[in-house]
Amino acid sequence: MSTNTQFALGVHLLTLLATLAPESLSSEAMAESAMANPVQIRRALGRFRQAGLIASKPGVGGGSHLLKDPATITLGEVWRVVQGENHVLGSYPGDPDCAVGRNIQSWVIDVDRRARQAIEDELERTTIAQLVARAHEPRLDGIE
Amino acid sequence: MSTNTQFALGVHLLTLLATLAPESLSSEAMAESAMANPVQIRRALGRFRQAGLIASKPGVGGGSHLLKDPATITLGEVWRVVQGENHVLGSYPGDPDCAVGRNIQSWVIDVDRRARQAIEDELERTTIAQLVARAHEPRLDGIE
DNA sequence: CCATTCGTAGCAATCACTGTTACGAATTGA
DNA sequence: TCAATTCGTAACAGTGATTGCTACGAATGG
Repeated sequence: MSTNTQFALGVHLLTLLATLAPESLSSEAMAESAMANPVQIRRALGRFRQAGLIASKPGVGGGSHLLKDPATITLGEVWRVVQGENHVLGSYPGDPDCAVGRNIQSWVIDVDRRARQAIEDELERTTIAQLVARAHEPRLDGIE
Repeated sequence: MSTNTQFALGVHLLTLLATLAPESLSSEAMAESAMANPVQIRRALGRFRQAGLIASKPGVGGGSHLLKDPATITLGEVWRVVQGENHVLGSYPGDPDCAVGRNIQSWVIDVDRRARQAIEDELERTTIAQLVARAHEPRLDGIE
């Protein structure tokens, strides 16, 4: 199972909000910045709102704003929100009747849990604040 | 991007072959064991053949067999074969015009590389031979 | 009361993965 | 040489997840 564009989109949005904090930003403006449509933006924001990272306000001058210090928001947290309960290494369609299949499945689940932990540990090492700081020293060389 | 059932299926197949080594096994038999159809099995085997892990032989009494000692095949290697060039954390549809987007994309790619390395390091710690050994001491308790 | 913005539902479009059939190629054995 | 078996791969439909878009009700502020 996969994250598709959700992780990168989430990082983008939170970095935007962190840059403008404590100002609010409308989903319309974020959609333009992220080259996506406002509904997808709101869907993504919904997860982060539910996770307590942001708050939103309707009406004139409304929008979303961060609830936490960007220095305390790690990419691991973003990833957890986006990943949910999805398996990192994919699922297994094996049948419960076959003893071999059941064993393999059991071990794959175990390995999956360790892989998830390994990813989280790595992503915990970067914060949104770091990305904000580095966004102001653009890499001249493009990717890589 | 994701691995779906490919990783678990690959582990299943290699464990099967390791158990029967140095005998060969037909894709038909593997399909029955893995509860999948033979074509999907052959598609999966194709990747491992290309990676030099197995060899296949057509004709009567044909099938596939391992080329390496199961003790030297790590789950990290299986995962690399299955994962290919796919991103671990998903892709990013950002536009190359936006400076912010380009920066985020660059950093996400960087983080993705580190996450991939973290997964590989974790999966390197388990070998097919270990799974074979443990398959003979079935867990009585099902999953978890 | 009205304009703005959010939240969410609903629906079509796209994409990846899966399941199946089909056909040619290679190997074995009679 | 011929038949049977098995592989490798192409082609196509079916399924499920993600995405793009429109629409509508709800909340806020002027």
